[in-house]
Amino acid sequence: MKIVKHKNNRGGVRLGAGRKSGSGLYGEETKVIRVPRSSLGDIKKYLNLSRMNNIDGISLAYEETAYNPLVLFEHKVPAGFPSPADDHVEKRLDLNEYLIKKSDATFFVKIKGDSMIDASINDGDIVIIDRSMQAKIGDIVLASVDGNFTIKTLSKYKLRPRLLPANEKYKPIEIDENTQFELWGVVTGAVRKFK
Amino acid sequence: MKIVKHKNNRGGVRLGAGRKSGSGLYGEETKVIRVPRSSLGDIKKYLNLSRMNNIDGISLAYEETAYNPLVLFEHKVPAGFPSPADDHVEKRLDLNEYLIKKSDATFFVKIKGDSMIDASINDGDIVIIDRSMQAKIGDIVLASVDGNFTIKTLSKYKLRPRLLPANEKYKPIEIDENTQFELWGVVTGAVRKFK
DNA sequence: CATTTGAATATTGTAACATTAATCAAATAT
DNA sequence: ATATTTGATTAATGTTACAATATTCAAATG
Repeated sequence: MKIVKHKNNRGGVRLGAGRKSGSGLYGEETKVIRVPRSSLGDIKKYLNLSRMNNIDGISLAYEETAYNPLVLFEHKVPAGFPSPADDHVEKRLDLNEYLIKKSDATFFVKIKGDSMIDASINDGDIVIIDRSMQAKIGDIVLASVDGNFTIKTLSKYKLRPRLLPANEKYKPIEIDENTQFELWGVVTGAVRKFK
Repeated sequence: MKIVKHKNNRGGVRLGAGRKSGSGLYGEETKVIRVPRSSLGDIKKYLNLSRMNNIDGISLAYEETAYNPLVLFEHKVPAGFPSPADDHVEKRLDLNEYLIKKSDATFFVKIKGDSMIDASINDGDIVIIDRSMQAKIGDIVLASVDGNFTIKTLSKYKLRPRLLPANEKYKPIEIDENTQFELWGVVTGAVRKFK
């Protein structure tokens, strides 16, 4: 039997050492919840699947829209609806008109993943993008960075563009001369379908 | 000042006293698990639905409601930009068509406040409401309760309707025979404008 | 006989904890 | 000079602990 004596003179303070935030299974903050036992299997299956498919923020894109505005509502406030003059009850609304300014410069992208969840843009939502609009600091934009499409808030850092995720758990993307970077347009709105 | 002395001579051993096993929310054993933050909403919605199913025996197709993690797409965003020739790319999108089924039964309500913030419906959003649609358990509905309009998730408890807010800091609204209650329609979608 | 009261016990959300995993840079080995 | 080993450091993860709440019981009270 050999007794090895460790001198313990390696190591010491290592500034910046330690596991990096966001390096876990889900790449984001987690939370503890209590669930019924019978649902455990389903939930774990769900988590596995969504984890495997959570690759990038965007999965499906779409080109030019055929913009053909229709007048949809003449007067369809339900009978007996109190305070029809109330400003929170819309009587007429054309969604194309409301959400699209320049139809021939507008296209749509279906969102996948949670990177914009803090801006209330969720998985499955369709965002509306205006390609003609001049992007300003603070706008939510669609950009491609090194070949990947992403939707982020545009900001600036030392004269260079920088892309901020809405979800704080993701890190900002810095753009330098070695980064392929292209702005595709400004996100002007979002829609979501429940049923 | 009056000092009241309690004799504390009631109670004592009560054999068989105490809450009964299985009397909880789910009627079964529970377990604590850790889940990513972005999945919390889906999981809770799923649990609500299955719980309501237990109470009522109503069977819901999970695939169609909360338990729909796999609205997945076959590929990531292609290297160029999407071509209309791509089979998976929708070629036309009319927002009215996409979000509205029955135009003459549909109206809009602009949301004020944060009671639905967990469902990603925020202040200033416009929700789309179909009045002709039969509301099912789990649907988000517009209802009036004692004269006030509210948007909540419809559920059922002991054969009575119950309205669940998406935001946990609000309490469920129970409906009994003394409550004025009317269902105005089913919320089928929501839109939001950034610019 | 109905109501009040304190004891008893399950539920439930959250905090705390221990273990694991990832990361860094100095020390050591090749 | 370069690669590997090592201990320090810190986040992630699953589980347990805990405090607050809810429910139920039966004796005491009215």
